[in-house]
Amino acid sequence: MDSSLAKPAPAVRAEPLGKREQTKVQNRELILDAARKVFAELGFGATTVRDIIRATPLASGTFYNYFKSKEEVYQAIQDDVALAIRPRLRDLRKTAKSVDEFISGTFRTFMEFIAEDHTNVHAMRHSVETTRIRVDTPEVVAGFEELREDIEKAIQEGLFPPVDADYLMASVVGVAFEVAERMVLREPRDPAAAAAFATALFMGGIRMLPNADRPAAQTGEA
Amino acid sequence: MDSSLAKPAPAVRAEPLGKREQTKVQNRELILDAARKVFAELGFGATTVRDIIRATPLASGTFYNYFKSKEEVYQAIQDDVALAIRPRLRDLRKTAKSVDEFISGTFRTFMEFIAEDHTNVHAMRHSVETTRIRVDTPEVVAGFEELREDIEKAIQEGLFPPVDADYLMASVVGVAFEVAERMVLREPRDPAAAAAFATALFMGGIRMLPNADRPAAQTGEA
DNA sequence: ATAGGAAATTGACGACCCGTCACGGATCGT
DNA sequence: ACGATCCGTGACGGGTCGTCAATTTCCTAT
Repeated sequence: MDSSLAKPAPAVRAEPLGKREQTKVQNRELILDAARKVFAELGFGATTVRDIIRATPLASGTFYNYFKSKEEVYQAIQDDVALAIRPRLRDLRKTAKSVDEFISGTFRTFMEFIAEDHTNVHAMRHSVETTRIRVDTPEVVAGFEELREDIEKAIQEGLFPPVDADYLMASVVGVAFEVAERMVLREPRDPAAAAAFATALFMGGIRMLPNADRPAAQTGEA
Repeated sequence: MDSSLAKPAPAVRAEPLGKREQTKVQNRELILDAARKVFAELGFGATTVRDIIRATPLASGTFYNYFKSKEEVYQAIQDDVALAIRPRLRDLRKTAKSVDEFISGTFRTFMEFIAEDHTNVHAMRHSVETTRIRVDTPEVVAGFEELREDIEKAIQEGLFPPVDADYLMASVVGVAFEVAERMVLREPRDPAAAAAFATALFMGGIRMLPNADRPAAQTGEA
């Protein structure tokens, strides 16, 4: 239950930056931090640009020096997430020696990341809103295509059978997001179990799925 | 209330509605039609309530006699879709005699519906917007839970192994939506192939997936 | 060290959207 | 035919949007 604010720590190396560049970076982070907070509080739909700048010491006009709209802010936040998880996934799949390693590694990495970093995901899925949102930024889309390329490469190497890589990628993405969403609602949160489920499904279909020990994991909503 | 007599009762489809109720229904449909058009044109995010009423002969105040917000209009539209597809899915699964029938029927019905009725789905996913939206109305959620209940029932009847019904439902939903989205982008549109892919995945995992004959399925020409 | 210039911040502004509500015309029951 | 009721209407106060001229802050060349 770490409720501590995740301070992104903008690479505090030496600071040969001029004051200009410095406050530029600082203001951008100021806006992003405020946006993360407000999005989580009000949900994306109800949030206005004014709400965000009101949560900073800046003036309204300054916002537009950094972003064109609240959509762009949201994209920047999502890009940060994508940039954080993509290297992990890529490295993992690069060293995969079998289909099982490839698939299970992908799901496990993804589920663990979501389980830890639920702050960013929380903004994505706000309980107040019935309308869910998913932003496919260039960075996120690149992550998807990276997956498809890795699948195609695996096919060429004979690791995978020659399946429809596009549909398979879509299936992985769909299961990953949808199952992850249910996972974070359960108590205790168990990314390993969620990953195991998804992996079994892809490795052997329904028949290979692990049995559900518990009678009902979580039916009614609290 | 029956009109004792002397009520002309126009033979048109047994509509003994008063003028009041009649225009009420008419106005509602007027707004919904306009909304479908505008959503498809501008995307959900960019659409305003004013845009919708401007596309009708009504005044702005009238809108709020029928809906509270554009979100509510969108929900009504989605509910119509859910109400159209749910009976199909339910009937199908009720008569399923095996896991294969259950799963393949679900995917085939869903894919065919999406392939036909892409107008409503088109509003859901507008190319102009990078931010995708999915509204889980009570009606849509009910459809999901219906699926979960059917899975649980199938488990009790010994049709399915005792898997985690919640995660399995989530997986079906995730694959269905994500693959369907790719399907409508391909030319020619082939719901049967998409359903076959998804079914094979669930029945036997990756190893059972049909081989991809074509190297690149999409973007032939045009 | 300082002056001139570039860059960034500020907040006010016109345009627009939101949801409400008093008004008045259309429709209902009798 | 006649009140009572319903409901469409459009203007209104409050708020947001994106812009921009004025001003402050920082940089650089002398």
